[in-house]
Amino acid sequence: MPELPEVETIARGLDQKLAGDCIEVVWIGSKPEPLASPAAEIERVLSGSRIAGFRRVGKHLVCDLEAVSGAAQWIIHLGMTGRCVVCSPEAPRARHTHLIATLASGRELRFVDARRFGRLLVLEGVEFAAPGDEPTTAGRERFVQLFRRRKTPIKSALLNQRLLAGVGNIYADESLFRARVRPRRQAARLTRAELGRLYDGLQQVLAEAIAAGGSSVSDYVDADGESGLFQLQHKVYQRTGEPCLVCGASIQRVIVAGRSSHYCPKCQR
DNA sequence: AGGTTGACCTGGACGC
DNA sequence: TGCGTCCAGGTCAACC
Repeated sequence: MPELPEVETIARGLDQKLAGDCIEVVWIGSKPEPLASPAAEIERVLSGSRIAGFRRVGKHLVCDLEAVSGAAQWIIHLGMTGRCVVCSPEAPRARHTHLIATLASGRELRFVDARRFGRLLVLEGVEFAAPGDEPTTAGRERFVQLFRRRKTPIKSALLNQRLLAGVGNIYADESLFRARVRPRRQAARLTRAELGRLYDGLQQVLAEAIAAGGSSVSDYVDADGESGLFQLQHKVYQRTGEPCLVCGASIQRVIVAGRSSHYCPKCQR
């Protein structure tokens, strides 16, 4: 589900709600997929920890902890359908709840994930680092440098988290529309001007989406259970067959890198 | 080594 | 009602 703007929105919400609270008891479900660290290790690190805060790194949520044994981090990747829910202990347990942290404030933080593509892990003594650059802070020159030699379609390169960490299918399509570049174009064949437009388009679309609280395409909700609004501003994503908002041409859908890719055949070249 | 493809999961929408 | 098919915001192992 969540790309950079959605994870940023969730991180801000969780930080506001939970910073300073303490984790008392941890319950972990029986499904192994969401656990990138052993269940016993997650339980040991989280139990008794004080939550210093939440922030976003790439598409990961990072919860900084003051654990019993010292500084630690709880890393949450939401995959496609992962959700972090803050609720009262009386709230009915949703299907696919994989972890419940009971908090000193009397609330619970629950991790719910139907498809189980999400991942939970804990780190002690090492700072979590995303493999790629932050799209919001990488400069224009760095951006150009990352893509200029790639033989892969620009859409694939944008989705490659080892280059930029945080761009997913929605914002790849939306930024390519703003840059007027088709998703199948080979990255190395983009002109400097096109890469520049892509950089600007990506900065704009990410900033606007964060301001709108992210995009809710099916089930994304923020830490308060509220939907985002940016889906109302999508220019191409999931608008197959609808008229381009700039020129009126019919929005096309093709598969690139195994993912649906939406573009305007007239505006994008 | 870089690039491409399918597998991993569940559930919702749609057609018959 | 029910069954089959396709689709979904993400990654990663296994191939070329």
